[in-house]
Formats: sequence, C-alpha cells, structure tokens
Amino acid sequence: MKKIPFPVIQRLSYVFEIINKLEENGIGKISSSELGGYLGQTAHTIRKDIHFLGIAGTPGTKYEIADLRRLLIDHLGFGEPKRCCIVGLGRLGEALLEQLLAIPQDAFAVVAGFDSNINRLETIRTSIELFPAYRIEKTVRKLQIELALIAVLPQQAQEAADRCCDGGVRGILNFTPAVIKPKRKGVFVRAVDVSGELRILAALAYTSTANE
Amino acid sequence: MKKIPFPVIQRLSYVFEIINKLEENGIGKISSSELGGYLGQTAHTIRKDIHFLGIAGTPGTKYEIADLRRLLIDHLGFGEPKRCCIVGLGRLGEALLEQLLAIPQDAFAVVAGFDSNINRLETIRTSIELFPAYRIEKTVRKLQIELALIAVLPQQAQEAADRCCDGGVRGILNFTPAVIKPKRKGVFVRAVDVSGELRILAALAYTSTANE
DNA sequence: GCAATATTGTTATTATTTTCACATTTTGAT
DNA sequence: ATCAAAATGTGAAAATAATAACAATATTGC
Ligand SMILES: NC(=O)c1ccc[n+]([C@@H]2O[C@H](COP(=O)([O-])OP(=O)(O)OC[C@H]3O[C@@H](n4cnc5c(N)ncnc54)[C@H](O)[C@@H]3O)[C@@H](O)[C@H]2O)c1
Ligand SMILES: NC(=O)c1ccc[n+]([C@@H]2O[C@H](COP(=O)([O-])OP(=O)(O)OC[C@H]3O[C@@H](n4cnc5c(N)ncnc54)[C@H](O)[C@@H]3O)[C@@H](O)[C@H]2O)c1
Repeated sequence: MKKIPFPVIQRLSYVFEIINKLEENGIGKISSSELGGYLGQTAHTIRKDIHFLGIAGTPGTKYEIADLRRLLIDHLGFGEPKRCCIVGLGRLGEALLEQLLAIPQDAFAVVAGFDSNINRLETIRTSIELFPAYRIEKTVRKLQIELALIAVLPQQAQEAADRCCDGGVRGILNFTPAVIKPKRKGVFVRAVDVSGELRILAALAYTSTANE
Repeated sequence: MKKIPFPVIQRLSYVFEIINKLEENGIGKISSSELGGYLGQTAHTIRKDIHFLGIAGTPGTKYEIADLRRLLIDHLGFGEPKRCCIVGLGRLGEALLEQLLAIPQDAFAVVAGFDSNINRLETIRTSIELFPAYRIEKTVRKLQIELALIAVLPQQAQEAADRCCDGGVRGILNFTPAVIKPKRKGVFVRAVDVSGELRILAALAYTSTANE
C-alpha cells in the first residue's frame, strides 16, 4: 500500500469529522466541491486525497458518505476508539479532561490521568482513574494507552513524554512550549502551542503587508 | 522582497522563541546545527531558512544571536507587542486569558475580552477590560487589535470571527472545531483543534504500522 | 604563520505537493 | 433516445519545499 502523504492525512481527518456530522443530520451524499468548501480547499484537492483511499465513488454521482466513512476507517484506523491519557492535571489538563469527556466522542476514550502532585489527584472529581506520575509507564502498558496529552510544566515535558514512550504510546500531543523528542522510533509527536501559533499569525500578517 | 514560504515562517517563529530564551540566559552565539537540534531539523534547513532574511552570519563563526534577533524583527515583524483579544470567556477563554497574562510576554498583549453573556463579564476578575459581544467591532477598531482568539461555542464561531474582521483584525486563532472563513481578504486564520490533532496522531500511528 | 577544523553562504538536485486537464460515467430534461 | 450538465477517476505538469553538496571564511592549536 502506498504511503499517504502527511498533508493528505491531515485533510482526510477533517473530512472524517465533517461527514460524521453530516451523517448525523441524515445527509447521505456529498460532492468533492462541497467538501472542498468546508475545508477551504478546491474540489481537485479533495478528489486526489480521496483517491489515496482507493476508489470511493462513481463518476457522475456524488460520494456516498457511508462508503467514504468505511474507507476512512479502514485506511486511517478511525474504527475503534483510541485510548488516551492526560499527563499533568493542572488548569489546562483539567480543562482538557472535561472537554474530552463532555463531548460524546466515539473516536477517543480518555482512560487515565497522571500528576506528580498527589494533592491534585485527590482534588479532582472525575469518572476516570487518576494515578501518580511514577506509575505512568506501568499504567500505560496495562491499559494499552495509545495517545498521551502532555500538559505539565515545560521543564518536565520531556521526562513525562519519555515515560509515556516507555509504556508504549504511539502518539504524543504536547501542549507545552518545550520541544519534545520521541524516545522511541515509531512514536509521533505533535505540538499545540498558543504563543507559537500567535507568532505565526503575526508573521503571516506582517509579511503579507510588508510585501505590498 | 521575495516572499518567505510558510514553512519557513513557521520555523523562524520558533527560532525567535528559542534565541530569546537563550539571550535571557546570557548566551550570545548559536550555530545552525544547535538550532536544528532544538527544532528537530537539520542544520541545512536552518541555514536555508535564515538565508531568507538576507545575510545573518559570517562563515566560520556561529550566528550572533543579537543580529539574528534584529533580522527576525525586521522581516517578520516581531518588534512591538501585538495587541490581542479573546472572544468567548468560558472555561477555555478564561484559561487562555490567565495563561497569556501570566507569562511575561513581550510579544503579545491581551487588551480586551468579549462575551455575549453579561454575567460572565461581571464574574471574571482580571486586569484587562471586558466587553459585551455586540461591541466587538467598535472596540477592535478603537484599540487597534490585530489578533483575535476565538473560544466561543462552534455554532457562534463564524459570526464572532466576522465581527472581528469588520473591526479590522489581521489574524484569527480559532479554538473551536468549526471551520472559519475570513470575511475579508488579508485576514489569516489558523485553527487549534484538540480532537483534530488527536485524530491526525491516530492516523499517523495507524498508517505507519499498517504499511509494515 | 599554517594546517586542521568548524561554520556559514549559495547553488544544485531531489522529492513532495498542488494544480490542472480531460476522459469517463451518471443523471435528468426534452 | 438523445443531449447537456454534473460529477468522479486519473495521469501529467507546475509549483513548492527539503535535502544535499561544496565553496568560502573564520577560529584554534601548534
Ligand atoms: N497549548 C495551550 O493551549 C496551552 C494553554 C495553557 C497552558 N499551556 C501550557 O500547558 C502547561 C500546563 O499549564 P497549566 O496552566 O495547566 O499549569 P499548572 O501549573 O496549572 O499545571 C501543571 C501540572 O503538572 C503537574 N506536573 C508537574 N510535573 C509533572 C510530572 N513530571 N508528571 C506529571 N505531572 C506533573 C503539576 O503537579 C501540575 O498539576 C504549561 O506548560 C503551559 O505553558 C498550554
Ligand atoms: N482547542 C482547544 O484546545 C479546546 C479546548 C477546550 C475547548 N475547546 C473549544 O472551545 C470552545 C469553548 O469551550 P469552553 O469549554 O470554554 O465552552 P464554554 O461554554 O465554557 O464557553 C463558551 C463561552 O462563549 C460565550 N459566547 C457564546 N456565544 C458568543 C458570542 N457570539 N460572542 C461572544 N461570546 C460568546 C458564552 O457566553 C460562554 O461564556 C468550544 O468550541 C470548545 O469545543 C477547544
């Protein structure tokens, strides 16, 4: 099977979100141009992206959403819920916990939370199990957790990520400004950094006007 | 001046963050390979990126951080603090507010918050001015706000963004899962979507193993 | 001083990604 | 039935970005 390029994966992930919502609203078909509209992309791009999944529609007709969904599940692994954990249950960590538990998510299941501060573990009221930080590795392995959200202070980010890697996670979502490197091969890291995003926006706006 | 490609802007924004921290710690020089290490990139890439700024260093020597900083300020507009506002002061909005006010930021200044719920405006204790949502346009114009962080419910995201555009913002950082389209040309939009990021991570992990 | 080493500047090459073009197929109206 | 319109499938072209290669320059140790 040919490797799917990263930008394509990124867009197809959004496509999956969109068709799920449409399906809930009883919509059964969608065209490449409509999808393009939602994503801010052209119909060309969408068709080419879908092409990476193998044949999904028939010419002349729109895409059958059910078919599209099935293909995305098969090729991108969106079938069964991914088990996640949150490391660092401060303000951000707790907000993330609430957010992910509140929204009815068929795609992700938060099954554990970790913090080095025992007081935090006793303070937070939630339906999932909470553990001290030194038990990250064992717990991740035991519960077969695949994804970790890192929301500790930047200084501890790498160490927290290393423990998750040791436990066997497959992906890390880093909310701290620190740069995290995966300890093992095959672990993917992505960052969510507010200051960084703002800086990029500022630079985009600036360079676009500076060139006029 | 030649247009700087987006990936380059993205990386140079991180470079700016890194050299600021190093400068605080009294470090005066840095090499392309060291920078590459921080960013998870090769020295080649870093040198090529810096090359877009015009000449920054001299062969044989490392980069003078002060020079690099000056060039980044000139070319990417990181000189004076950018004025920001937060639209939607729920759990996430309040957390963002605290986060951006807490960290001593020379790059960004949060100068206003907006919410449609008057009760929220009276509940939150903060040092910046808070306004009802219907005053977004006027306030953004008056305070010359350049960047907006959108943290309302997804259904209201486009409307909130439109008002910010009307007021004249240059960039929008969208924290909701809704897709936002800029109302005016020249307004840049970026999204921070936890579910989306998780899905991308999951897909990356899945496709990497499915191909083995 | 000079050679060895380390480091940047710049061009060239390669790979990736986007965009385009058009053939093919279905639907629906006349 | 037939034609026009609309939609996807797919390969080619163009644009963009990453990687590599190497020349040029400074520093350091001897
Ligand atoms: N990307 C975003 O959207 C965003 C927004 C706000 C904050 N942040 C970042 O998120 C991080 C957390 O912010 P916060 O406001 O929640 O901070 P916080 O101080 O409220 O929370 C940090 C928590 O991490 C715990 N912790 C420390 N070391 C640990 C370890 N080794 N293992 C497990 N837990 C550990 C602490 O006990 C604490 O509860 C910071 O790095 C901050 O910069 C990111
Ligand atoms: N990207 C992330 O990291 C992340 C994390 C958590 C939540 N979220 C998203 O952020 C959004 C807010 O989440 P939350 O938990 O803070 O929700 P919330 O309900 O606590 O807050 C929403 C706030 O927006 C206000 N509001 C509604 N309509 C408005 C309008 N037109 N103008 C101004 N204000 C308006 C409401 O009064 C409320 O105070 C949601 O879309 C959620 O999905 C994103």
